[in-house]
Amino acid sequence: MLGLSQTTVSRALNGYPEVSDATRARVEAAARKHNYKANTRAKGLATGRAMAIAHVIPRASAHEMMNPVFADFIAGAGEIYAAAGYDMMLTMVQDRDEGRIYHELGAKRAVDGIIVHAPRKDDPRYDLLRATALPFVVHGRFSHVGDGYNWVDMNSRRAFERATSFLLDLGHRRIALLNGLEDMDFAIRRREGYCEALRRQGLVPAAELMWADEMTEFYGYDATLRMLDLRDPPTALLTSSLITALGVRRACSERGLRLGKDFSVISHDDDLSYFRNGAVVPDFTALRSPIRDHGRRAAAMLLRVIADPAATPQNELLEAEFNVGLSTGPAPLPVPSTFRAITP
Amino acid sequence: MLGLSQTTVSRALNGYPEVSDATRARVEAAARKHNYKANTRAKGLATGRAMAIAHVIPRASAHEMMNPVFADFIAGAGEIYAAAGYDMMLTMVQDRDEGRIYHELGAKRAVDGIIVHAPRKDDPRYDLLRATALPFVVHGRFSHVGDGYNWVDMNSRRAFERATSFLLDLGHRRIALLNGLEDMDFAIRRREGYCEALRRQGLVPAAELMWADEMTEFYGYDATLRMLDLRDPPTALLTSSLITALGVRRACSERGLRLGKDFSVISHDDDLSYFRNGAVVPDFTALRSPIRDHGRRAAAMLLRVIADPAATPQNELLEAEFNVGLSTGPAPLPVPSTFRAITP
DNA sequence: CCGGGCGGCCAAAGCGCTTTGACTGATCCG
DNA sequence: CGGATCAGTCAAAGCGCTTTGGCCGCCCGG
Repeated sequence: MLGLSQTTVSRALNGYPEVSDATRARVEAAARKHNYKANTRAKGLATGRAMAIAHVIPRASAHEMMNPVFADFIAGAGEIYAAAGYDMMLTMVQDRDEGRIYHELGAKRAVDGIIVHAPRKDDPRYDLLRATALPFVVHGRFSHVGDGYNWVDMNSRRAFERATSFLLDLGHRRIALLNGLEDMDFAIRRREGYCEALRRQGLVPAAELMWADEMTEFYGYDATLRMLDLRDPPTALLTSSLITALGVRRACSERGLRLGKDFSVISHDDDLSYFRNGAVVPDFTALRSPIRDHGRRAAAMLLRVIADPAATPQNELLEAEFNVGLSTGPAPLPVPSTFRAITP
Repeated sequence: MLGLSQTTVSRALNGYPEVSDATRARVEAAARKHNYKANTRAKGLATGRAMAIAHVIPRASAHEMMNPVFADFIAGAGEIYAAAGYDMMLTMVQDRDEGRIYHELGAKRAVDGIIVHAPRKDDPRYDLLRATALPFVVHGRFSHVGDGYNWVDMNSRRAFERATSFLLDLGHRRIALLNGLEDMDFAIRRREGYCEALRRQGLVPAAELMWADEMTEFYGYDATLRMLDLRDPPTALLTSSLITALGVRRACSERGLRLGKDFSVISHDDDLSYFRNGAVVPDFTALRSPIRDHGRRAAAMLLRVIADPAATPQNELLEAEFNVGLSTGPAPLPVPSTFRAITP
């Protein structure tokens, strides 16, 4: 149309210097006018770069709970991709198909890199990913291998240790943990932090106070009620999810316990966009680690790795904020056992 | 490697008949052995089909609330794509970029079709989508145009009309509605259903009982408390989201109102995988319309449209289930006004 | 015994781009 | 004034596939 060669048009549109400004302007105007955009597939074929990133999300029923977290993580990652001109490809995968999926992603060359979600204990994916030539970044860590790969993770251990110590300092001695499923790497680290803090105070973690399940509201409700029925119930509790904390609050309210007075709760808070923890003063004292920010960081890291594949593995360990809200307070004075015996 | 032409290998791998069984077996074996998969980009270039679907998700802050719903919808759609060999491309987009995005998707030819999320009142996207040549399916409906496009939606109007009638039949007369933001098409339909049921009973919808906001837990809590403070408070309430219903429950509990006895609640329930409504007997009486199933249906519809672009527009209107749970009961007897005046 | 039909395979064109290498005319410098 | 330099452009190759059209040899029927 413009009487120019393909070469010139290509150079003009891709910002190469060997095109005169006048020509470039003409080309750009024409492209805009006719809504021309280089065909992604052809471009990818020619350049060898797909300009797309794959997110592989395990869809085993046991991990459905991860969904709300994925949504925010992906929103964060999406921001980075959009700014860099990358597309995001999403693959939901059944556990048993995982091996095949990673192989295919590598072979089909439809993406330039992979973000790996929800690493589990003894996760087989590490080897699978190594086998593909594609760069990858893990959100979380593989517990069974070193740091020889790229990851972004929060310091779960430190966070839960800190929160537990906070409760200990308030005088609590019976502190419960409502953890997520412990085949997830992050859940294991959280428990370690919790146990560590207790041990440093000379306390032994009590089996009846340590729970692990999908982080639903009902789980928080149910587990709390059961523990309140123990002979020696907890006076405080840590939970791995704000949703679960809602269940805890419901259970307490049902038993007439005031949060922050009669019973203390610290929650982990992924800062999900649609599930905020109070406004100015948070309802819940919480460890906050914005999952959307994790998404941004992981995406940015992956793009860096793609740009420089020879770089040494990158690791980002993020510390959680600790925000004191209304759900924690000093341990209530011990109730005389004679009195306690009377309560149902 | 096998001494065969590209042609033969291609035909063998793609199941064409003009290849002998023996040759095909050899080719397939070699492909497996060397982890060969046709390069997506090259294949796409040659065939003109991208084998990918785009999901465009608006990311305006006002609609963050949609996130949890998207996650499940996408999980459902992903199942269909995986089975059909399609990839899923996700684009988060700021409202103001929407026009550009649809143009680009059309021009770049990186996808074969689009799923459109969260249609709003007077949504400009209808025209934008028409302008691209790509087939699309809307999850929900554009309120301002006819049915001349493909959509999958639940019958929001009918569902809320039915739920409202159910409460009316139980003797409730002051019934509140905690709706979602009313620039969303579905929210408008829900309110219409609610109003319609009231009117059929000769009741006039009361402004102070009709709320619209992002469907958070706090919204449910806060709105309920405010309404309970009214001179003539509601005895029942409809809410557009299970998360909001949790807030309603908290408010009731705080005021000593028992759900299903002193106060009735019906929720809409998207049947989100990580946010279940009770187990055997639902905690909340609810309209259920599984969002994951919507995803499956929309994806399947889009693949049908892609296969037969000339087909007339398809519409799927899904009726919600109505499950009676523990949160509804007969309207409480009116309290003598002398007594009511005493309560704060 | 011969011609037509057919199963099985191949060469080559083409998909829409990027990139290499070369060419041309203008500019600059000694 | 002539050769070197350089900015601006182009033709053509190549990316890894699919698909068209054609070829070859075998088998079958007349």
